[in-house]
Amino acid sequence: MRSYRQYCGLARALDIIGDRWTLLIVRELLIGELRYTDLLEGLPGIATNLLATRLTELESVGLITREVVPPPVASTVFRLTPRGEELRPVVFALGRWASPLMTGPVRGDRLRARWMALPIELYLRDRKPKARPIAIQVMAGDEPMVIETRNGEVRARAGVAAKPDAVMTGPVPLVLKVLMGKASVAQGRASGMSFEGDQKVLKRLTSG
Amino acid sequence: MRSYRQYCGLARALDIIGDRWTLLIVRELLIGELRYTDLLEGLPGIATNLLATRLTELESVGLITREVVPPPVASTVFRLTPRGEELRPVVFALGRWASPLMTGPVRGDRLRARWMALPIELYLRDRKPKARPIAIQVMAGDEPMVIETRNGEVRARAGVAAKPDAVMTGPVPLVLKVLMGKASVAQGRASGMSFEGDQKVLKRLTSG
DNA sequence: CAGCATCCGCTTTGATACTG
DNA sequence: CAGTATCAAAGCGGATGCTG
Repeated sequence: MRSYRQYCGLARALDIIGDRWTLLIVRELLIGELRYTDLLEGLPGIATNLLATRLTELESVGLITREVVPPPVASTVFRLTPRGEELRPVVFALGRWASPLMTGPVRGDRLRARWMALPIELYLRDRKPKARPIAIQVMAGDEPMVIETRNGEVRARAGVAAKPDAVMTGPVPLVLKVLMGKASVAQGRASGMSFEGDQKVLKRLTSG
Repeated sequence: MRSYRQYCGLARALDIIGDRWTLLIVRELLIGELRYTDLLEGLPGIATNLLATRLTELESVGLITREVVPPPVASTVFRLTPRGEELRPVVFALGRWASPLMTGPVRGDRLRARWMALPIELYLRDRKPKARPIAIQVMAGDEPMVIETRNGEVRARAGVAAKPDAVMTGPVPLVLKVLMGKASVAQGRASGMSFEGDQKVLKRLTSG
């Protein structure tokens, strides 16, 4: 955590979250609270000692908290503090800037279903915020995800919905393409995606 | 420029602009085009070989251009490409996040007048966009700066204005405090700032 | 002088093995 | 599960040298 020692907001920010892996840890925790091993799983490539170091640093600057759940669960849960949550616009700005580059995975790219959460919240909007809440179950990649609307907001989280209005199944990049409106459901189906349920719920989140 | 190899927008962005010093170089060029030695001056602490490396990398990924001005000027000018300019929201998001930390320089902090440009454009707004354009000359730190309005936008740049509506003189952090509305002109004066000219032009940019 | 390139010591990161 | 420990490799900072 070497400082630039510049009286400049950007430099100050980078002093805190500019180190390698730091913002990716924040990304994981923006999607939801996690345990140490979940973080390791969601950050393929990170060395375990480096994750431990980063978590200690992030805790010491007040961006995350570490809660030790007592037995019988016996586990540690990492969460963002409110100050850490305030990094959401930063992560979104970076994600939006990178979106032209997201044309498809290149050879060697790792992939996690949970990484769809941020683009979903960034690009989908509930066009009928007053209508009843909806849920779309996404079965793609290593982990089931749910897209839900709640008082006008679109949220994505890991897990399953009790009675989803639709279920999408297929490879992560393809499902993401359809969600982002870069491909229609019909095109998705032609490429190996399955969509069961009411297509209107998807339309409600995507179309202008 | 080691890649995270993750199919995720944030990771892709950090692959490109996540290296040390890279975003600070972008900051300098967001304020205005610069020569190599100007960049060195505006990035205290960077090693000259590292600057050269970063400039080559930034050019190769299409974020900056290098224009060699022929003799008798004989100089190289670095500029952001449109794609590089698109990083402005990213830099602003980071700056906004860091603003609670900008309470004052700490011991050892370097300071450049030009670094005021981004907070000025981030926090000031022209409340009377239809009125005649105004200019405030800021004499602080190592370099004169001008705050100008142009069709409703507030822009800050290095240089001098022909006939400024006001001239502010004093230490950079103090001038910045007054510009950000964290201190009044009267309080600024009491601390060693001078303000000559029409105080209404400042009011037009700051007050709600 | 502007714009680098080289060298060298130090710090950070990565890979893997190991532990309570 | 949640980390340490160890060591090699890469990156960075500072000084200095080169070239048109």
